[in-house]
Amino acid sequence: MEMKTDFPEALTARDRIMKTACTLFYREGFRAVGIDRIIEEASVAKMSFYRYFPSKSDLIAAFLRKRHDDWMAWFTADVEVRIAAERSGLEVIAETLRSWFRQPDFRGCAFINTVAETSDHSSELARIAREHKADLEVFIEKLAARLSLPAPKETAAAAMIIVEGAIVRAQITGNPEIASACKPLLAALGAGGGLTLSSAARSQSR
Amino acid sequence: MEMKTDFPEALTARDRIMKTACTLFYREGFRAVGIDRIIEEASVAKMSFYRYFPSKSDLIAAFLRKRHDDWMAWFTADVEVRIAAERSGLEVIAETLRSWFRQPDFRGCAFINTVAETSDHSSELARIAREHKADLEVFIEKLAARLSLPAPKETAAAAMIIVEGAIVRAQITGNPEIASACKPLLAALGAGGGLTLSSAARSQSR
DNA sequence: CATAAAACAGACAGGTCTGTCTGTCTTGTG
DNA sequence: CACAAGACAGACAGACCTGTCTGTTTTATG
Repeated sequence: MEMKTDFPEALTARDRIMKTACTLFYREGFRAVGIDRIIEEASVAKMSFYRYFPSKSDLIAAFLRKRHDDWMAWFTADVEVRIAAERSGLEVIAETLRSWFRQPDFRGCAFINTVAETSDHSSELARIAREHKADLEVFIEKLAARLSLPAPKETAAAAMIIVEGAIVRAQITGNPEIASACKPLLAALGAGGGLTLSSAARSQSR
Repeated sequence: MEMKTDFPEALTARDRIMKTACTLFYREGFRAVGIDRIIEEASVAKMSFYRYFPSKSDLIAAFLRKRHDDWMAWFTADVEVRIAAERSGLEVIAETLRSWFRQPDFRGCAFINTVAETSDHSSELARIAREHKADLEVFIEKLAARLSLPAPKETAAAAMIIVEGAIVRAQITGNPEIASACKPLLAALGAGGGLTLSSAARSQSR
């Protein structure tokens, strides 16, 4: 059972390790994947591995950082394209999510999954995951501001709940079309219907 | 470092195993907790363990089933009490969630975490997790119907996104007060603001 | 071509994992 | 009391885990 992946010979040992780690860690979770397996599938010597990554934790952290860079680049670009094309509101995020959910290897958010696998809230991995989510929230907040939505900060906080929820629902049910159900929720955030915390507080104090 | 928990001697070996497993599996995830540790902390002989649970997977499944029973009983009862007292809408769920998030040992939803730790979508554990979520959705749907909300099914589907999102946000940020941000979202589901898929489709076809 | 860095191959140590097995002790019941 | 079932204690096997170490081969560069 030869499982070795064939890489273009141009890829360095380090790159093969990263590529293999990204695939396996995302697909099976970092606890389920051992160093030996990454070394095997990346066709790399053990000492080459430990030259670049002093410990498994370092590789996991590197995986998460790369995943953050790649995913954010893809996500923001896809949203921007749709905003420019459709000239609509935050609900374009639902379409971007849908195309993510439809990818055959989709298995939820790597950062949510990492937190689920990590009990220590103060660990490096948990910190990276929190920063990823904070960055995503900032992106949505700036987007909301650019769309002239009221209370961008509160709107982004509400959007984060909807986005995380859609991701988890898609992962658990295995149905990418859950994106359809989250679209009206995101659309309503910009409709001034009083969906954010601040507007709710305002109407409550009346 | 004596970590053994003292149990009332009345508890049987099986009950001590279950109690220990529930605590450790929820707190650290089932992959991080070994059989030896459960046996140690439950003060049980290894053969007593394997008498009741032929394999670790059987214990994990038993844990999830018990967690489902306990959590659903608590959740539905808490929601019902608030509904009766406040005579309000689906947003009472936010208050129930808040009191869950505030528990010091809160570490997200055991079923979401289990799915995150499981790569095989067809495994027994994944099945139990899906059933748990399906049961929760049915409860919300019936609640929506009882509250005379339009399109209870679509409303429940939307509420599930918000609930899952709030859970994940609370887990990652560590801030229980995220419940405040999800409250107006849940409230809006009953306000006829066109937040469900069916109503959105209706307004789109106009 | 020569030299040095990088990569490969694989043995090895020490620990942990699940699951099996043997033997002793306790407890409940006729 | 006698006997059987349940529980405890702990050794053990075999697999897998991370990380170290020793060599040999390839590759890049002066």
